[in-house]
Amino acid sequence: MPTRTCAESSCPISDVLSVIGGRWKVHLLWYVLEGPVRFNQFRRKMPGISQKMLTQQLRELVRDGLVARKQFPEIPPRVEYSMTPLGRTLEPTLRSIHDWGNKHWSEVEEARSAMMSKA
Amino acid sequence: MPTRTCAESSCPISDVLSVIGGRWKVHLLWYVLEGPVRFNQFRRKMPGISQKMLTQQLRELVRDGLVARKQFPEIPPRVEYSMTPLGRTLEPTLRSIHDWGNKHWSEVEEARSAMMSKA
DNA sequence: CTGTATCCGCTAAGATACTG
DNA sequence: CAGTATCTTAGCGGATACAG
Repeated sequence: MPTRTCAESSCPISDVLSVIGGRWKVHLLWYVLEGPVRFNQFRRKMPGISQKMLTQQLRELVRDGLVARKQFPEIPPRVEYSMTPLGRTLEPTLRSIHDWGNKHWSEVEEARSAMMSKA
Repeated sequence: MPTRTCAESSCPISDVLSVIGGRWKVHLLWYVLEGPVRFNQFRRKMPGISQKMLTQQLRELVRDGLVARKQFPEIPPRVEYSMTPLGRTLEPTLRSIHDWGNKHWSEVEEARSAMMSKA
């Protein structure tokens, strides 16, 4: 596999970022990896996200085929979000991101504070 | 390893996003993975990025210890950016992102156009 | 409970000009 | 060549109110 450079159009990296980029999607995907999640479960687990952003990001994940939305005809209404087969193919990537944070975050913090003391 | 949920503070995913998040950093890292890169080489390879963003993102990558900046005392000046050992630990993650795009992007496009025709 | 709709501040990001 | 400095702008994302 040639080590090519990603510039702009038709670049795999841009493609992936258009799907999992932004502040929330990786979190949402990571969470839904465990199993079906309801709307307000997301909100409880992620106090930082606004309702609007949650709706918006979920819809985009559904549109891109990573997450499935299932609505139950009940009162009160219930909606569950779950991983699609395509979404599951992202699991190793998500796990890689998560694990890198666990393993190497302290080194980043060291680097940062080292820079602070220099400047 | 427990499958925990990432909420907000001291979450590995947030940590990683704070380091490689944004529109450009993954591209920059992917490029510099091949070997030392000079400032204007980045610009040529990534026509979309502005000078300001390039400077800013590179500085953050340096600050976070992923990229090293080496300045040569020459005229005209030369500066090379390269991966640090810490940066290299990100290689599998970067590769995972890149490869997922290569393998699965067409499926995302299919999902998107399927949604378009429905709506 | 699961969303829509509207308003709005803030900051990420582009354009341009200038410097060592 | 490798950046700074300054100004401007688009849109991300939050707050709030309302709806099925």
